[in-house]
Amino acid sequence: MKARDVVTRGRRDSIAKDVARLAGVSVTTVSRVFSGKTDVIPKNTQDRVMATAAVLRYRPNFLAKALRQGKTQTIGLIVPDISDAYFYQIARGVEDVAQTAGYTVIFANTDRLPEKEQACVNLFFDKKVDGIIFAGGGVNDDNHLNDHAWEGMRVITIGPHRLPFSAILVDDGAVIAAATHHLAAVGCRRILCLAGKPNWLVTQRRLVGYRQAIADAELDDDPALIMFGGFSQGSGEEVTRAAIDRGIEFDGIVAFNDYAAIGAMQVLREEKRRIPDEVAIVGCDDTPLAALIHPTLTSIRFPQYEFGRAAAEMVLGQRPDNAEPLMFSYELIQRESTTRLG
Amino acid sequence: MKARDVVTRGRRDSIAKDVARLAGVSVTTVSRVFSGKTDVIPKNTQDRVMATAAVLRYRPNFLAKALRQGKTQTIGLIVPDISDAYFYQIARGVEDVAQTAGYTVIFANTDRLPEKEQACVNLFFDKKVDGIIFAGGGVNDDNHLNDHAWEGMRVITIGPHRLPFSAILVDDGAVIAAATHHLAAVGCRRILCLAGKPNWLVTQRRLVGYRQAIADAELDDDPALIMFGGFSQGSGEEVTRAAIDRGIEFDGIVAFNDYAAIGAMQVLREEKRRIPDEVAIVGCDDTPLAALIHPTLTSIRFPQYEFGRAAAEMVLGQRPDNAEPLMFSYELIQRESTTRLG
DNA sequence: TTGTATGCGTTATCAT
DNA sequence: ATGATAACGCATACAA
Repeated sequence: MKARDVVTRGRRDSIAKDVARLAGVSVTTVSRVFSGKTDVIPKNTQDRVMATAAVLRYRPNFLAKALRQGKTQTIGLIVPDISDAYFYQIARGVEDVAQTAGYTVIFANTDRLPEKEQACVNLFFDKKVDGIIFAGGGVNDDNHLNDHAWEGMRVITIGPHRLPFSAILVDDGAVIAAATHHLAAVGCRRILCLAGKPNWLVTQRRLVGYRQAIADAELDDDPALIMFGGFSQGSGEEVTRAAIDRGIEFDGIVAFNDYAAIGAMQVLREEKRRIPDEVAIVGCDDTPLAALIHPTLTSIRFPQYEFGRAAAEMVLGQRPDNAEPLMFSYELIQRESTTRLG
Repeated sequence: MKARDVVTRGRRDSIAKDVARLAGVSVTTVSRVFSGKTDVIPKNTQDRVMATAAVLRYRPNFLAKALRQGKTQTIGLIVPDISDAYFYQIARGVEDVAQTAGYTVIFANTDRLPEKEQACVNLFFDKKVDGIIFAGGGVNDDNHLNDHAWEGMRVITIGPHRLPFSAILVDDGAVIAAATHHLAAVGCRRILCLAGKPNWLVTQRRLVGYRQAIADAELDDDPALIMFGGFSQGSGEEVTRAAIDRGIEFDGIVAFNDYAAIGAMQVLREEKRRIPDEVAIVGCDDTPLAALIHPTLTSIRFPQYEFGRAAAEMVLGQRPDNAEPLMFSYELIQRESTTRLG
């Protein structure tokens, strides 16, 4: 059988009391040594405690400590989908900071479903996390979150939300305005907009930028050019196909996310429409895919990893979390999908 | 008196005692109702308790319960890097199962560094996780893990390890043998092998398959064709570049990971060597990139998401974890990088 | 400088 | 069918 089945005899972990007895001190002293309240304890007492603790392989019980202190050294991370490049980079940033600080990260996927969001928040509260990082923009109807009793919980949102918490943001309107202007600059007049779902806040904010740019650049302002959908490749395909089927004409595409852009590229390829000459296209997030797909995809880059780091630092109190949002910048990375030769 | 009984201005969470008093029962009864030990409790008592609990917004304290029962409803997930497609798919599988069961997943990135691996394991033990899922193969010198006192901890490994625990595996030798034979079938004679680091167990197992296939297919058996490196795109580039600089000739590449394969493709492009006509190439993991890069990359597909689900189910006891490893199958997905026309 | 006693909120044991 | 009470392992106020 397996090694762990063999030693069934009751070898429980040793506890502070054991160390105390063997070292000839009280549990209080052990506690003090392990809590770093070492300023009042003589060096040799410390050493004796640590030595016997090592012998007994003593490790303080986090649960007991947490129950007593009301702090779990745990950060809760809520993402729509850890498989999405935008979010796994955030996750990596959060965990790097947490690990360095001796904290632990619990994460959960919501698929942007209100039921799951609510369930995750409840679970994280029940588990007494020290802070929650809510990644991914919110939705219009966010009563499932607004009804929650948030007091006492430190929350950081990444992306637009209507919750009264510290936020990490980019200027979503400006982002899409920049992308749209870029398409205009390479000669596009009718720009198909692959937006997210209509009730997503990020969709609403970005649409403002799209419309603004359309007006500024005096491009065709046709409501039919705005297509609502999800942030998956499949959704991008579906929506692009629908636009074509409806006979909507377009010579450029701005997608609010790279996966949707890639779906669109797939359909254009099937339809034998040349990129970028017949249709130029720009995505968002600058996922690793953007630089590898053919043709390579122009995209807006955000520092997702830094979002994650910053959020974790705010939770840990290593960085001030002010009332005003922490704004990050963006960068348009031009690639083949918008580079028209001659 | 105890701040507990006084309603200090701060709205603390309500606890079992509050519910008990208001419902006119004892905490024991409240506990029983919330623990589902409802068979001895009359329906109307149950209802009364649940009703007052709802009024007080009572939620049982996980920490106290965990301290008492020694179970945290938490799964620890250890991955080399959550940003790697192989691992974020596993992570998604683990979390889906966990979330459904009301469990929580804590994760940590190790970058395959022994120090980090050890630190994570220690931290997870300290946090009293109910089980650890160790994803990503182990290394030769794994004393940092073998020295650990594992008794009482349920551990599932995904990928080759030398730890005495339930394992989820594919036949690594067969995988690479299949890839190598595929290259042979399209006409390759000198196959460059982009292996991982020499001390990785997965590297060793897969090299057996490579050598076997080389022998079986009577291909050039040149030790110089075996290049050791990491599983990143950068490493793939570096190693391929080195092979070319050393004047090593090859007409095929088998990479033990897609990222390395993509790095190789990058270098081949710079060197103007046509894929697949001059060099055919096959990767491993069938990451989303494989189907999108140009030319599309032949790769071996594993059911990573199912690895994650299965591992979580084993930890939760929903699936038997036998002494013998749980073997999963693989599938070679042929794409342009090995499809020679004519 | 060190120790004693109590509480954190729950579950389990033993009564009734 | 229900309750009183003792753990779970630690941190802290208060003593000494």
